[in-house]
Amino acid sequence: MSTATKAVIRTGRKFEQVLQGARQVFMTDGYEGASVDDIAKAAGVSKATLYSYFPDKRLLFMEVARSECDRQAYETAEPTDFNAPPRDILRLLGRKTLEIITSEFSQRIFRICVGESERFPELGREFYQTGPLEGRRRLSEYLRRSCARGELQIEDFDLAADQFIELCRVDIFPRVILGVDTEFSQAEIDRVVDGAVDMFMARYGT
Amino acid sequence: MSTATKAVIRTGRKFEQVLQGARQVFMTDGYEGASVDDIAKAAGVSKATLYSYFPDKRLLFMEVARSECDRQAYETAEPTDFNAPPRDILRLLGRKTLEIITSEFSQRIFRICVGESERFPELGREFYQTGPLEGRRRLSEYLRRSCARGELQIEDFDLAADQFIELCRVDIFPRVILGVDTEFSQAEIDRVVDGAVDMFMARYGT
DNA sequence: ATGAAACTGAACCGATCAGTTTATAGTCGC
DNA sequence: GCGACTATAAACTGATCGGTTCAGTTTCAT
Repeated sequence: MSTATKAVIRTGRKFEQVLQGARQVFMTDGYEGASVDDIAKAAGVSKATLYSYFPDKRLLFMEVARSECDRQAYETAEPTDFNAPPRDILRLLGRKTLEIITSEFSQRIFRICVGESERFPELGREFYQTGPLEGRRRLSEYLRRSCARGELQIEDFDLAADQFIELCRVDIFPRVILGVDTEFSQAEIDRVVDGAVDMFMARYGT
Repeated sequence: MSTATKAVIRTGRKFEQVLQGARQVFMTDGYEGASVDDIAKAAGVSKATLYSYFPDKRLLFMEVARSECDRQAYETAEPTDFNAPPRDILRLLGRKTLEIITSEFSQRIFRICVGESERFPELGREFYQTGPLEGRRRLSEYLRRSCARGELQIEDFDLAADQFIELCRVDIFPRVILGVDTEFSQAEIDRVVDGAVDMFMARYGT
């Protein structure tokens, strides 16, 4: 998987070093903002070495961005006890969702994917699948089981899952992504999450 | 308001021309992507003239971006007959919301505000206020009146307004902003809007 | 120890870009 | 017609950046 890019990539001792430096610089400076010299410096590697591994800046960026998209899918996976009542589960998942949204890492990768989705169309797609779509898949799965248990009554599971996640981002997400605020009080979080749970249960509770 | 920036900006015959050219180029190419030469050409003006009006590229951009933020507030204002039943009103407002979100103009300005909110922190704030906050204010106002009429029962009007708007963006917004899709069938739109109205009424209906 | 492959550092190339300058020319009131 | 103002095209400056080249050094398997 990591060498999926048409065998462009040579082997060598410092390969991982280059990738690590690129990751760091790209994630903080974006594609245009990052200079290859900076990346080489951050990686502790000469520019010639860098260019012996990757044919150009574009491909280096894509390799980094794609691996970061994958990372978010794995990082956000977390085992949960699904035997509690739906209200409790949802409140938990809501808090977790907000944690992810407001995390430094998610903000950065989202910002980069939005910013570069015109220059790198596959990138937006990749992020959509490993992010929102994966989140929906997991929640949808839970909703299905909870419904089978008779705790909820849902017709369109994907819609319901998306709705809940969206409800958890109320006001917080725009503020984060537009740089208005970066941190939020527990009261703010509770207001949104509890509001989401109340609304969800009013609609789909039995 | 338009000359709020420390009186840096001169007046003159071609002032509006410059602004118009800058608007066009910045909105399609972003801040970094736009070259001053391109802007001067698009404005039909010499670079020297451009620089006689604006001291540098940054200020020119900020003037454009701020005026575009204001524009979105005015463009999205539209008189509506608020005497119909809430379900109908909400369905209408939901469709309108989706129209705005999927419009070329909103996408561009949102993308630019997100992308440049680190370089221009005031920009993110400005967009947040003329966009999400203004949308909330209007809907919240309606909800208040509708509640007074006994059609709805709401405790936190701002929260309820944000929730409804957020519900209307379900799945559509991420796909738009990540460049996964640009157009949506009426069926997709109806599914989301009707889902939002159903949920909202289940929670706040009397 | 040797030889090939990997790596270094620095110089270099061509291009782009923000911003300045200069020399020229149109346009106004008076 | 004259002087003050405004505009223009084009050349120029200084800096940055992506990418290349190359002479010399390090690493490492044999």
